Amino acid sequence: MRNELHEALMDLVGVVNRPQPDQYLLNLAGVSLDRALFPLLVRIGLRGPLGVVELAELAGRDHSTVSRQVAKLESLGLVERRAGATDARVREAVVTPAGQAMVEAIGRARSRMYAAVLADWTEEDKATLARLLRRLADQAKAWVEDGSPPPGGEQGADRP
Amino acid sequence: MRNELHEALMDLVGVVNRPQPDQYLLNLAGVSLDRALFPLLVRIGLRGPLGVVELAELAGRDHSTVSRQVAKLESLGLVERRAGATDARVREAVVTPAGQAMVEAIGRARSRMYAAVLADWTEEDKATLARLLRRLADQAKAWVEDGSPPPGGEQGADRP
DNA sequence: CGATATATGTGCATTATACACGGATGTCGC
DNA sequence: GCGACATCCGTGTATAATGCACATATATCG
Repeated sequence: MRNELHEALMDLVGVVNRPQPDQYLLNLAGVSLDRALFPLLVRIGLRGPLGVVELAELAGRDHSTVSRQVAKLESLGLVERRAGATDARVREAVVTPAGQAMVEAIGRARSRMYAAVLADWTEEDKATLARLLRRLADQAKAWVEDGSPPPGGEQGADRP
Repeated sequence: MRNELHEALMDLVGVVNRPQPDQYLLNLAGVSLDRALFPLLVRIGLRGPLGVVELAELAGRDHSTVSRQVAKLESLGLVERRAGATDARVREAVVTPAGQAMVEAIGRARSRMYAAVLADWTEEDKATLARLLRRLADQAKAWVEDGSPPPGGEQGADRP
């Protein structure tokens, strides 16, 4: 049923949200990085130059929070800030070579982690799960961004 | 590939971790509850009587954090504490009728939410996703609890 | 040019969280 | 039965994270 899907999803989210996986990845990659900075660095590394507001939306945090954390990443020499190409208001964040190296090390460690967890899965099952999960993620994201606040008659629920 | 699975999973976790779904559910259920208390109440309601330590493990938080949050739930009249049946050290938390009603209201709202998101899915796809997700969740949980920390032998890198 | 909107950063308060410690209870070995 | 050790729980304390309000800079539109 739907309930089983929900429970499986919540259990999985619960595991992913624990500090251990991140910490394990960082240890495996041989780097030391604050747990809150970790997802931001990876996103910047993967999705290219990002402004603070855009990054905040991706991370689901307030832009002020992200602003401070990006400043930390900058002070650590992992990202650089630069003026936006077409908009001087944005100060895009891009990874430095050091940051890129760290992102790649994390990526390699992550591959090993997935390989360990999915060791006994068939290729077909892995592909199927990836496909359905992608579909669910896209639809859930679209639902959150478009559908969820309005139907209840609530106002923006975003930034009034 | 594995990377696609990872990205889909991270996107989905990102959506689930946003405040909007929880807030939407609470609005839809017609209740007002702190976002941090929300998952604890639901777990207590679903998994029967739970001690603080056990609940902390399920939630992936420190027992002291959970202890304070459960106290809040108690002061709100949503859960009750009582001595454990076989162990007087544990003070089991169980939902009150008011808490049970809230859990059920949330459950109904959640069903509607899932129905909206999964409107165009076939029953087969939903069942397949639930099955694979459950399998992944179980294996990931087992991996985190048994395999991940020991093999590296690392322990520091946390609080200097 | 003036009005409004967006991007960013900072001051401030609140909340969440973890670690350390002490008290209470359970378990085990003698 | 009793003492050593483990486990459960709560509290004191410190730190980190987060959000909101506000200020500044730039963009966009009329």
